[in-house]
Amino acid sequence: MTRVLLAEDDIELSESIVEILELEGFDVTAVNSAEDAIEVSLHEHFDIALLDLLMSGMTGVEAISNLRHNQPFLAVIIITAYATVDTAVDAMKKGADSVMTKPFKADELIVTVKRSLAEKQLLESRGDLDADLVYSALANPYRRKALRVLAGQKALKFMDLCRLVEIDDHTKFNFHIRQLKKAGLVMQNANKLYILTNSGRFVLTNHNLSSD
Amino acid sequence: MTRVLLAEDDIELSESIVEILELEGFDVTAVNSAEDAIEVSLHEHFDIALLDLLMSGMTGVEAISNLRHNQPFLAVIIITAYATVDTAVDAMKKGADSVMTKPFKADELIVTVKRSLAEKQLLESRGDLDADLVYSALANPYRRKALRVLAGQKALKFMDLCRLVEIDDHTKFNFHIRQLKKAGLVMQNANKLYILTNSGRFVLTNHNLSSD
DNA sequence: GTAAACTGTGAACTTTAGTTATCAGAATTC
DNA sequence: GAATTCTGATAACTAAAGTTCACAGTTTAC
Repeated sequence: MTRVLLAEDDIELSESIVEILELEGFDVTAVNSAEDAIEVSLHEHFDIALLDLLMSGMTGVEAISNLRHNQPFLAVIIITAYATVDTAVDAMKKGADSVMTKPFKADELIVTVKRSLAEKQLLESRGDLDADLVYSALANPYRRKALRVLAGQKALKFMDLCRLVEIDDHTKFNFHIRQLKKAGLVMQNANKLYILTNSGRFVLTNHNLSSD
Repeated sequence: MTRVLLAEDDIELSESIVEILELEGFDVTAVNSAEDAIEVSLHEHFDIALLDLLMSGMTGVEAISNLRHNQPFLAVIIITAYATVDTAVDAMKKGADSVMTKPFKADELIVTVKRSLAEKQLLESRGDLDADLVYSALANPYRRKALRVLAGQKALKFMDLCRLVEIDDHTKFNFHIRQLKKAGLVMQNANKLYILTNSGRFVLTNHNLSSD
């Protein structure tokens, strides 16, 4: 069951959020300060946290890094009545996944929570990807370069890709592209041209490959 | 010199921004569409891009991933007259580093640009990380687990960490932790306890290590 | 103070990654 | 249709990663 941590010092709003989310099948733990949220997160696992921005004591945004300390994959939504573009930008910079303005409708809340979870899910569930293979595939500069080249073009012939990666020995390059295929980052289309897989594209954009 | 790419289709505003930034010593290239910005970024290097959200054709936000494609460390600021919390959140999710609402004063612009550059600098200074070493360090499940464990706790003794990673042979574990140290992801504090380096924490949160 | 557990080092070994060379069928070119 | 380039398999080799073992100084427990 998906576990939600709610930190909100407005009792009425808190109760109403709990009700909405429990009806949707979430398991909600409600506290009324950022400090309590951090305390609870030391002992229990949560999938997502809803934090009010302004509470007595620490703000929701200040709590984010503490919470992530214990639970790196925690999704975080900041709730606030006084949201401006600046506060929203600041919250996102500090690690929030989304910002909601009070008051909101039940639907909005549910959609936002589910979307944030889905986005985390996407990251967390490498799906068909084997992390060992992916990282060891990325551990070689030729292969990172090949991925970057493929991301730029759409589809390339073996020899063209080889030349763009600047490997003179094509059989050596053949070895590396096979590693990439084995890791599921690269495949060949119907015409035998090399293209990135969806996983490959995902890894590339997500890992922010440095350009060596 | 710091190079700025400006994409803004309001000629007057564009000229005024160019003037403000050039007075501050920036080297500004102005275009009037997202498409042109992408085109220019293929051939020239920029440190930061200021993109209007709404232009004829592609939006500024849509252009972000294309721009980053060529220049992974590009800082991006989105400019818009119609910013709501939702559009700001969306822009940040899609990779913007900041969002500014029109109209803005010269001071605001300069502060925002300089701050965004400073924050990127911080990331880019992770240039002390050797990508080969980092990826090959991450290519082993024991080592990923050690990183995750260290992210959860603050500091651990050798044997405690070893047990948490569930390696029975401590000399084997010793080998792996040395790999992590060599990659700059882990270090020992004054009391010889093992902790994540800043780079290690950065890699961990940024790569969103799958939980095997 | 002594036994036990902790925190390593270094060498020998096994396994995997990466390179190079040779060859061969398929597709293109002329 | 002959020559040439493209694409790839295979084997033999070298380099690097990972494991295991033997040992030793340090700290902690009793």
